Amino acid sequence: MISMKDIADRCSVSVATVSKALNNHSDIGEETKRHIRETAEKLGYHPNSSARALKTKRSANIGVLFVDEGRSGLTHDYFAKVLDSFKRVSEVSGYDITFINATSQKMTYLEHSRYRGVDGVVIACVDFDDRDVLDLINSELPVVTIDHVFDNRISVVSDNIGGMRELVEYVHSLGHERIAYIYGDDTAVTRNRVASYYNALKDLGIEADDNYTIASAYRNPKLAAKYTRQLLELKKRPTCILYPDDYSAIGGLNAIEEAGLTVPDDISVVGYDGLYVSQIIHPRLTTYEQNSEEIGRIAAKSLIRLIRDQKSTLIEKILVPGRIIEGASVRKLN
Amino acid sequence: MISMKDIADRCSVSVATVSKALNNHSDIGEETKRHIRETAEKLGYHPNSSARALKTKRSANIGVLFVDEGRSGLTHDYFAKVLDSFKRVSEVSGYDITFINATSQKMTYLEHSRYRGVDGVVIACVDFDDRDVLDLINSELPVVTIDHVFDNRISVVSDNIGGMRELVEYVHSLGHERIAYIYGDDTAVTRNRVASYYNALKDLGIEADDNYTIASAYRNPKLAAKYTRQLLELKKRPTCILYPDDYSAIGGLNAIEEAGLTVPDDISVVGYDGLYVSQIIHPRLTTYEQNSEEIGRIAAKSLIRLIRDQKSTLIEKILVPGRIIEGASVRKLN
DNA sequence: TCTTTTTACTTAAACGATTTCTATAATTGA
DNA sequence: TCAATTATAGAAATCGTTTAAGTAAAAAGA
Repeated sequence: MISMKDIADRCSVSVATVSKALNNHSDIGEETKRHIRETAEKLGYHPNSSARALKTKRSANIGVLFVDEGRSGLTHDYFAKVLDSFKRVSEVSGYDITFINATSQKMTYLEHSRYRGVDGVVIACVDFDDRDVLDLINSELPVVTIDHVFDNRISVVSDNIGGMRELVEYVHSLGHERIAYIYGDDTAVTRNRVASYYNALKDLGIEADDNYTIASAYRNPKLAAKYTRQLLELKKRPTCILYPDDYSAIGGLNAIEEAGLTVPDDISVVGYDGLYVSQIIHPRLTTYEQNSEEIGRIAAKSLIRLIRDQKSTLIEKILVPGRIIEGASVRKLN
Repeated sequence: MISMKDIADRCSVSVATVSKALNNHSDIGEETKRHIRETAEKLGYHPNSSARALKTKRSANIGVLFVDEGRSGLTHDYFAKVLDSFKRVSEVSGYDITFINATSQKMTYLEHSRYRGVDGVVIACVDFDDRDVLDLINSELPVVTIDHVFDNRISVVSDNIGGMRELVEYVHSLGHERIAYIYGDDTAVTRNRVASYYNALKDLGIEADDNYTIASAYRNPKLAAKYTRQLLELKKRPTCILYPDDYSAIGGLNAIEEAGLTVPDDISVVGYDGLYVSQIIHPRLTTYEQNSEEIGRIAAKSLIRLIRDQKSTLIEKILVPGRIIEGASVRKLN
């Protein structure tokens, strides 16, 4: 490996001069800088990130902490999209990402973050009550949280409240009044969505039917199918069912078809997430697409800003709206 | 941050002793070791990975290089599963992972790898002819490749040849003889599958029909639908169509249904990959599930073995078989 | 011309660990 | 009892980089 020492020797200057030349300090002559840079280029020099990090306390590395209900990790569609976007933006700014996990060497999240010397951490997590997560959030590290708001941190959240309201208002505008909602695991996200569902109904002057709201789980088509059958058996069957996510909606679709009914003619179905697959199945799902790309992008930009300028805004809540994808799974009632 | 210096002071010993005690060297007394370890524990000491890496040239970090046809990155289902598995196994062994990209600071893959001082690299890539990829493969770094074989490296490959043959033989065993194959982008993986398709047909005594093989793309349901329609228009229509992946198969399903035909009654459909979604749609897709979990696991184990014991096997090809998932999209012909 | 300022570098310490070599004390052997 | 061995620990160098402080020469000011 080529080090600054090699360049220094070759250029007959000191290592310090090489360092300053490459970092464009003002106390090095232009001619010297040029020569050093050219030599560095010619020798194929690249800095050693460990040495630099050791000295400067900056690693150009961002920690990513993600734990979801099902420990699905990278295979979680929504998170994968958010992370992919986060990663792209970070990379352009010269940051690499490191996954923070509690597995390795029995370190807590915070310990792992310090061990790797990450410059900041982005947290997308189901369990924000976890002691270790809280320790990280209350640490001195720059932190941005996704889909959860802390009063001392920057957070980027998908507009679940607005999204749910939009969906309810949308199906209502198509004539639906008996709108059921099968919702996901008990998390902050879910609570927001459920509350928004009730509020939207109320504002539309629709009385909520207790039989119409059912606690299910995320990404569990089997369970969703089961509760769908339960809804279908009601004397006063809903005309439209909202699901916690697209997978669950697919489970619902299947249950409905198996019951000999047709979507959307007999009953309407609405997903959530706007996954790629929701738009290639038949019928195309009407769903609420979370802007995962934007969420990742903003989270990265915010975190990097925070890292580079520690004086910048420390507390902020950025709401990222999504949009309804009008598929073919909701029928207009006359 | 607590450093060895702090522990040394607290225990009235030298830093060298602390280092040796924590690393369990034999020239430190048991009592001293115990005391130092307890103090380290009490102070919440954890090593600084940069300092350690700088000195030892080992970072406990593994580089991951992945580039697919569509630059889908982390949102690529198959890769996400492989990587997730790879990551879990690595973490248990104390390794973190770092994505190698060419974006950051105009470094090549190899330069980026050295910059971060990764101990080894796993490569899953579509374009193994890329100059930069080859530089990395021919470097001094421990490398394991996924789904591509190099004669100087360890590779873990999904058994595309076996998989394709199994599928052909399977549908043939159900009575199909007119088996079409819409295949993906031109890559080594694709070439293997196509060759295996032809070989299997030949071995079964079936003459290949040129109209039955069509070059399409991966994860492109629209294109798959288009070619499906093309197949449906043939005078001698195939009874079964194999697709490059599950998404494409879904595109095929739609095209077939739109043509007023039913799967599997009128025509059978076979996917590839065994994605989660393929098993929740209707009809459940008959598909070949690649053992992505195992591939990631083996790749991680092999790479870590290689890193820890540079003398261990340097060249090896590990074939990972998958399995047919019998869905409901293939009909038994009588 | 002599002092002051500026320019352009160099020296040396530091970051936090590891490791080789050295030193001392305790133990063993004869 | 004295030399040789063993056990335990410390000193110091080192990894590659950054940076505060120092220095010499050149330029500017008077």
